[in-house]
Amino acid sequence: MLLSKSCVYGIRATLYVALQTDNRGFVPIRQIADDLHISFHFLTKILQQLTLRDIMVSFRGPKGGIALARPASQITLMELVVAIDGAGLFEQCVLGLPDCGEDKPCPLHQQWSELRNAISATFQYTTLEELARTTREENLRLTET
Amino acid sequence: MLLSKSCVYGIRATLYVALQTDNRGFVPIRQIADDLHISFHFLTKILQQLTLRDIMVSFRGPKGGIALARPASQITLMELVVAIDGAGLFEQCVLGLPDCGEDKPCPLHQQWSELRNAISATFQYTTLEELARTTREENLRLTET
DNA sequence: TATATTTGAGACTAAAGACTCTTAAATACT
DNA sequence: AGTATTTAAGAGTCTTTAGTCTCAAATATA
Repeated sequence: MLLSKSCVYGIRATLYVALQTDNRGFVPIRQIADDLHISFHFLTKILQQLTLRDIMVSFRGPKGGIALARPASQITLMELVVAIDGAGLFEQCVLGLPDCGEDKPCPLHQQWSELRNAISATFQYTTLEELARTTREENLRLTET
Repeated sequence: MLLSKSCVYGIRATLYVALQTDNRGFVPIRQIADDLHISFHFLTKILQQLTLRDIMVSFRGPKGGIALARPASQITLMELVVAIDGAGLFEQCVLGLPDCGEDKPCPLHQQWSELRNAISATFQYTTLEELARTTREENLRLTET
């Protein structure tokens, strides 16, 4: 699969937070987990990776939860993916060969590097704000059903 | 990762076979495994999946081995990937949501479906023959070193 | 201060992916 | 016929990913 499950959960949860209109406060992880049908403890761990990377901030205790560390317009999809899955998708050789590049390419390098650039560009260009906006405007789903 | 290790091994091994100039005979899996530094038994299993799908043919006994079931020009990268990893990469929602499509899209559908189409097109368009040709012409590698 | 609520940290379990090993079946060669 | 060679099949192991559970730390509120 392109993205790990952790990464998908992280993206969905972050988008969920970005969608909260009453952005005064922190969203409890329990609420996110319940609404998105994700294991609470598992999601907690994933979101910790995002707070460690200063993509989100957390707050303990009653009225606690997590929130975006920055405006949604300044958080890119790529940042989320890199924080959870690492930069492999955007950098690595599709055949996993080390030092694959222009000077030492693998047989698939030409084809894959173009696709990889396209993926990188889209993930870098797409912000949480844009995702939240279309999700709200078109009333899109974040869950299975 | 985009492709599983099995899939990468399968692609490299198939390309190795396509590169054999003396195409009269079957290439022993042992030879492929040794040359490409892949576990012999593991590779055997992977190649079995390709013979099951009529992408390759096998032959037991001395002088045995495997060979392409068709001309390299008629074997696409997509076929190899689908045979080993399934069609998920070319069909599935990037967030793993069921029934994600034009009428029931996920928040990332627009972005991902374009990329997915580009990936599909490239993998469908790229044949073993083309890979073998550039590999031969530019003397490209199939191993780590 | 006591209590309920919420994240943090770490150990633990389950499932999937990535190998490993052994034995059987087919085939060529002497 | 007998033997060596090679793929087929399947059980078994190791590693990574995914998910669960328990307890500690922080914080709001009564």
